[in-house]
Amino acid sequence: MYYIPRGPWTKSLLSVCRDKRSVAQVHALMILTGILGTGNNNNNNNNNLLIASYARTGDFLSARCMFDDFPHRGVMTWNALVIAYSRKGSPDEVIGLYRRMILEGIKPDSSIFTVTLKACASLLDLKTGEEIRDFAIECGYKDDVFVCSSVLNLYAKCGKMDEARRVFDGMPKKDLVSWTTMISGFVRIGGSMEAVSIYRRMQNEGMEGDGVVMVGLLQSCASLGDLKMGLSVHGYMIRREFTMDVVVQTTLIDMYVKNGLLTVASSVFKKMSYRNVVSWGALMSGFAQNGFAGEAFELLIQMQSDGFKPDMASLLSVLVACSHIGLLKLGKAVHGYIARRLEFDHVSATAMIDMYSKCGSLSSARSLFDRVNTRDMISWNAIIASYGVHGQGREALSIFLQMIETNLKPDHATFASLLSAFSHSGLVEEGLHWFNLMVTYYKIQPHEKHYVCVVDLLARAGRVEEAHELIEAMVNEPGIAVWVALLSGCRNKVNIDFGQKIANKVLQLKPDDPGIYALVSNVFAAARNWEAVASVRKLMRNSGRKKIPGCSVAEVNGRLHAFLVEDKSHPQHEKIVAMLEWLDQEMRKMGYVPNTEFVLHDLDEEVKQRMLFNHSERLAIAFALLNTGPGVRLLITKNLRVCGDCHEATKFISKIVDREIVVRDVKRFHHFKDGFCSCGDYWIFSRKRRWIRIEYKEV
DNA sequence: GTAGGGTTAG
Repeated sequence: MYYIPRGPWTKSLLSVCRDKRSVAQVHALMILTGILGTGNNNNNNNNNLLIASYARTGDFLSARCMFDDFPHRGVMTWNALVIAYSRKGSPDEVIGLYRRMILEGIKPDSSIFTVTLKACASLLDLKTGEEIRDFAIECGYKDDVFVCSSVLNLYAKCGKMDEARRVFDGMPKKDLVSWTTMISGFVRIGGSMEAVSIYRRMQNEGMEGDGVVMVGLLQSCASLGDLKMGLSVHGYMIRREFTMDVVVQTTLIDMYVKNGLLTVASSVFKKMSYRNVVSWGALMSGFAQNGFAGEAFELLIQMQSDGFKPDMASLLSVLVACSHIGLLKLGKAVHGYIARRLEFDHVSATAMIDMYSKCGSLSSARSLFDRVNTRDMISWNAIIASYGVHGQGREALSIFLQMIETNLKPDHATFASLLSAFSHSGLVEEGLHWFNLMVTYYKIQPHEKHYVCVVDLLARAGRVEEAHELIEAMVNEPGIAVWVALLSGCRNKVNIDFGQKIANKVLQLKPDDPGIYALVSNVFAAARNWEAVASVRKLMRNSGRKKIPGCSVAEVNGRLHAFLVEDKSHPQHEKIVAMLEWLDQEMRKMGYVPNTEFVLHDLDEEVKQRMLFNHSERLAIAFALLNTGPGVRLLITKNLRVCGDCHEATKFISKIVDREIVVRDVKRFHHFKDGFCSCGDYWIFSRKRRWIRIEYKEV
């Protein structure tokens, strides 16, 4: 005996079914009560409901079976299935069903067109999309807001914003979604200015933005680096008591991150009542990108104790952080985790190539690169840059040539890496040759960074006049970086007067960077112009900027040990000093003479020598020697450029202790072995990098 | 219609 309910019970019952089993139970009940399958209008609707319910609960097999067996398929039946496939994210199925539907002579309605156009957009299939758009117009949906918005979205996703604008301007009626589609579309192709101007138009027409619009605006502020506008958008939302959902808040965090306000980003993050992996990831990438590796690692730990599993994006930020401080052990662990638990793609491979290279393991970087099948330009750029910082300019060039063979077109970043590789290896002719081709053949307008490389290359080869001529020939006003490159080239060459002239030029441009003051001061010191040295020091004090203290980190057994200049805080300090004294004696026997030219101050010779002795890289090397077995390769990372005297000393040390010593300074690697350095003594002056802010601590 | 991720000079 069954109790047969009266009234339209199927709809309400099916709508509460959350899984396919309960749908099947209701289905059974419908068969038993005999309300299914006779073909009148009401039953049609029941069938549609069932198909939709099966599809909604993920039972596409049953939905499809019912659909195929159902003799009276109407637009509603097609709708049920097509919308379900669209929700599932199967654009191919959506388009396939659309085509079948046309073949069976059914006229699609507005929602079918909308959903199918969306499918084309997600496949970036412009051709099919336009064909569907044409048919929609034929069916009389030319001015339908939903259809038009979908067409806008299709063009926006395909990056055709000119087309989108044409459609948009022709729309007789615009709703919030169409405005938003335009804003997001422009953001997507990097047209933040246009996005903002569309928003202004929207405001003028009396339309209020919602959360999605705010997201578009905040993204524009992020990519334009327009903090002022970002703050005003944030203020607007607060004034309007806007309910900020997790997406809006996360975008807000990203906006602050991209504008360098990590503290504000953190405080927005802390106030969030609901967070997800993306919000964690946004903040973590902020710290990683800005060189706050320790904070990024802390977030990784916190997010896990909050019950979130790090996903690909957050792990890539972790890799960036590892690259920054040279933490190979964690980088390897992340590599393993990604390989085991997540999909290994060319994006993560690129991050790992960069990580291995920056952690001193060029060979691992290369073998990873060789194993990646789908390489895009960024992967190539990463490996070229790797060879560059390791001082292997010829290998960088040979990889670059291979890249060209694959018909990938090098971009400005490729050339930045390539030219820098030449400059680290002193390949002057190659540098000039490719710089030339970059402009004439590849039609890439040289940026300042490219000039910096070439100027640096010429200046360090002693061709200062040519470098100077190149600067004079620049179309845009040369920035301070170019002059600094010229100046650092003059630093260890003979041209003292010229150097001082450039030093004064640099001072005129009011550097805001203590490293540059140090360089300028060095140039005057080399000329024994102590008066100028004193005035530079005064300028530096007045600018309120302090010289960043040198800090070196040694990796020993996967732990990082950091040393500041003149650091006496390490528990093994006495042993370290004893080691340095022993090394000093051995070095002197071999002919080492301390070169106090690299000490800025006008002091007694003996004091200067003592100061060299306490440079952070020496402390780190001595510590690493004390705590590793014979033959183990040392890896030292330094926050500034390696000092010229330490560079000399390290060559001796590598010979005395018969070890390979790898030193990563702020911009490149030095591989010391058998008394030689891979950089061919092409060491360079560089500027700050944000660094782990520590006294002494194990990371 | 909406959020975080890989390369780039000194």
